Parts: sequence; C-alpha cells; structure tokens
Amino acid sequence: MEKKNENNPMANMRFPDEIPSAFGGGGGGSIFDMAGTSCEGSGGDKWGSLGFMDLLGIHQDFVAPSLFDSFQPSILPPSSPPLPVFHHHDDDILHELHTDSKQKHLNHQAGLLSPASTVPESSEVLNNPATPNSSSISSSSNELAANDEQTKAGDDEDKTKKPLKPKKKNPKRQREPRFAFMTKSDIDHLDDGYRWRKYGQKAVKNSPYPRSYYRCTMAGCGVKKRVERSSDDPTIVVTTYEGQHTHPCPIMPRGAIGIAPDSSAFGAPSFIIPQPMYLNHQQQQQQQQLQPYIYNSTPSLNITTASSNIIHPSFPGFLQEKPRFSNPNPSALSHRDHGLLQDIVPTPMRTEAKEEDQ
DNA sequence: CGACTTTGACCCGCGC
DNA sequence: GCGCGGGTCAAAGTCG
Repeated sequence: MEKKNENNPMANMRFPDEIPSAFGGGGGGSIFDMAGTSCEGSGGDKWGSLGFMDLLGIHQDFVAPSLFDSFQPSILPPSSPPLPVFHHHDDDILHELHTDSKQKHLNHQAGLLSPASTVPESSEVLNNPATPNSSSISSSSNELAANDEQTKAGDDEDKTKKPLKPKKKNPKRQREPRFAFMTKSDIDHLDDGYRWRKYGQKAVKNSPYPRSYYRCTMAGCGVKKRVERSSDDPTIVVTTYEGQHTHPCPIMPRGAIGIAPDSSAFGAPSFIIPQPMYLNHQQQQQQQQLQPYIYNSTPSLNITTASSNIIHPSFPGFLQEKPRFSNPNPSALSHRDHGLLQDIVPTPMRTEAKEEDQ
C-alpha cells in the first residue's frame, strides 16, 4: 500500500468539479475556505498559533456559528454565509447527524450537508462546528480521554477472546462532546495545526467512501477526529472532532496569535484573534469564481450572535494537508467582523434539512 | 529506528 | 438473543 498522502484512499481522490448539490436543497451554505490557514501557517506562516480545536474550545453554547462565521470572512468572499450544522453534545450530534439509528450516517450526511452549496471544489468549510461544552470538556474530555486510555490499559480481564486486544469495557462509555462540520475539499484530512495519527478506517455503510479515524498524537491528549466524505457530494468532507486538546497547537507560527492554551484547553472562551487569513492569488481568484456558486444571501458575514459577543471573529483555520498559499486578502478582512448570523442557518434550517432528508 | 498508515479482527451498543 | 454497524485495537508494513 502506499503511504503518506495516500494513506487515505480518498486523499488523492479527485472529484469532478460539478457538484451535485445534493445536500439540501436548501440552499446554500456557508463555505469556508480552509486552504490557507492554520497554526502551521505554511506558506504564509502567520496564522494564529492555535488550531481549530483551540477555537473549538469555547463554550458550545456560543459557538460555532459565530466562530466559523467570523472565520469565514477571512477566507471567503463576503457572499458566502455559513452553514451552521453544529451540535452541542455528542448526543446532539448523533441525533442531528443520525436521525435514525439504523440510518445513522445516511441521515447524518444528509443532515449535515443539507444546506450545502454548489461550490466548486477546493476546500471550504460548509458548516460550522459546534464547540464542545467547555465545562464538560474541561473535566470530561481530557480526563475522559485519560481515563479511557487508562481503562483500556487496565481492563484486560474483560476480554478473553483475544489476548491481543484487551479492550476496555467502560460501564457506560461516555463520549466527549463532539461537533461536526463540513468542508469542501478534495483533501480528506485537513491540517488544523495539530498532529494526528490515523488509527482506523471503516467502510461507511451506503457510502463508497470510507471513514477515517484520527487521534491526536500528543501524549495525554485524547482528542479524536473522524473524517469521512459525503456520499452525496464527494467534494464535501465531514469532519467530526471529539474532545479538546490538552495542549496548545504544536505548530506555533512565528508572530502567531491565538487562543491561550489554558483557556482553550478548558473551554474558557478567551480568544485572541489571529491574524486574518490570506489567500494567495490563486485562491483569491478561486474565491471570486466561487462566489457565484456560493450561497449568496447576504453580503457579509455575521458574527454577531449571542456567541459572537464572546467569541472573536477569528479563526485559526485549517490547512490543507498540502501547504497552500497565503496572500493578504483585504476584502476578506473587511468582512471578518460582519457576520450573517441570520444566515447562519439556525435551527429552523437544520430542521428543514433534516426533514428533507427524511 | 521512530513515526505513521493499513487492515483485519474485536468490542460494544442498539434495534429487531 | 442475534445481527448489524460504528468504533477501536494492534500487528504488520511503509516511509523518511
């Protein structure tokens, strides 16, 4: 088998530019271009020090929408509203993503993607993640993760079948808060600045695309991430994060600004706005081209939600596995602070999407 | 040699 | 209770 970058069958996969726009009819969605940003700041190297997860560290209740919203402007043209499909809790995610137990990820994908937009390929966040509940996370995520590991290590007795795999057997397996978001990208594993190790891959029912499981390689950090491609729209990658990083972004860009590790780690919603994300020329052009396809309900982004009060309109952003570009994008900046909360596709929309799926 | 991916098997929860 | 499917483990293999 091949290695790196080919790790994931889909990693190298290229999908047609034409997007089925199967999701949702609803309407467009927010699209974030993840291309040029991240802790790593490759190319541009000026990004926030903390990664995506750090941002996520904010309280769930606030969240994502605003977060991403704010994020979006920096990378996307003003006319692309976000697609908030975020969840507060694991359960929420599961419920929203999977309405029916059996058709879990069918609906899951459909639900998430519902408001998808017909945007040309490239990587763009289609929806906003829900930030895990910081309070629960601080005590549950990390600790749970730790416990998880410990438990696993110590629970050999539970399993007798195969000595090789003394899996743990938690009384009540508690999952850490999770949130999912979609990205439009031909790359499955988006680089958010953290280091991930793939620990599994499973075929997804009713989907030709497998789901990959990643775990933060940082010792003691139990953050996991699930990446799968939408069967409806292969250009869309659904990423689900679980838990919170107990450490700052490993990749600290020079002059980086970011969220204080402490706060992020424990959910304190204190953000330091990283510098705006820039798109290189190519990206800018791409963005411009994308505009027409992007859900264009409002001219600017809206970050002013209940959450926006707390959350700053900034987002470290993601990096494509492959370094992208970074060019100053004034226009993007100018929109950073303007959100489209109203466009953020609140509950109603999501509901709608779900209904559609059903 | 360490870090990482691949992959088959196993565990577990849930619905029937 | 059984089967299904999601999630995880860990040996083996690959790469730098």
